[in-house]
Amino acid sequence: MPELPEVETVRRSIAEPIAGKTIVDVEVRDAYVLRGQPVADFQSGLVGSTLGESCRHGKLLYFPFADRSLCVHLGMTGQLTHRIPSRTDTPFLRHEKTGLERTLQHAPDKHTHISIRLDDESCLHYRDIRKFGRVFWVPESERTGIVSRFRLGVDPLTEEFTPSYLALGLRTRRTAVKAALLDQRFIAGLGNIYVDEALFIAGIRPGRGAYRVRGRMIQDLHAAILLVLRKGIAAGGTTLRDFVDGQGQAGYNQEGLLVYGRYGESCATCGETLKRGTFGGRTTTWCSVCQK
DNA sequence: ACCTCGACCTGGGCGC
DNA sequence: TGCGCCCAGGTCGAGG
Repeated sequence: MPELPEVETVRRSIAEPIAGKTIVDVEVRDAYVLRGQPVADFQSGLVGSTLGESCRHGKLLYFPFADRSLCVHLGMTGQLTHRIPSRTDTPFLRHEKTGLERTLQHAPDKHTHISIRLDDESCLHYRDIRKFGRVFWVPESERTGIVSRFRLGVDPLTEEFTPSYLALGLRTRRTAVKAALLDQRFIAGLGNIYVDEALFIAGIRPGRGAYRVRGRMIQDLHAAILLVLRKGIAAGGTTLRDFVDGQGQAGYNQEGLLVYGRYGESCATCGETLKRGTFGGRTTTWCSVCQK
């Protein structure tokens, strides 16, 4: 779930409430999400630090301090929410028709692995059902340091993401264009949903060799990537099951998806039945008529 | 160096 | 109602 638009949605929803707050306590219920980092180091490294800017590069959310950064990667089911004690807790509720979970803030449960208490009594909770996500601090405090530590490619919402950058990266790859776009060292932030959507809008088959995407297709793909990401952010992210923003709200971008998850349904453009296959190890949906 | 595949973890949905 | 099986948005390391 959490691809660039979802992570950006989380960032925006918590940035203001936590800015200027100082961490007074860090509770780690399940050290698995720290991936080997000693719990005591994690706690002592954070307590006393004051949160400033909330940053994002690709799918990575990070909070820089003077000489280090708190990093959060949501994996598949991670949720970072800001809980205010004076507000009433509600359980996770499933919408009857859409099946989507939402909550207006909830107390920590068995999936809430880390709680970071701030000096205004509010709390940042990291909750992650499948535990593919990670939370930890690193010694870098600037974007360049973070980007090189995690070997992240350009963030597509920065000016570094140009048609020529896209062209150069695709030209040198022998894999399917779908797999190339999922490579975070090339472009940081795209995942299975937004890649399928962008390739559909650009009219390019996911199985096409990356090096065979050229000329006009580059311009179309570049524009399509920006379009789907911006649309996703404007819709508050795509909630297929677990995604909520920092305030517990589900997104609604799933309502506007053109191909992802619509295998067997008809193409919105031409009516052809959408196909399904595997590229880059991921389930992929496309229209064999509209995508060449 | 590049690429593919399985592993990591839990829960939901479906068929029997 | 219950069990087994398959599937899921992301990454990482092993091995070809």
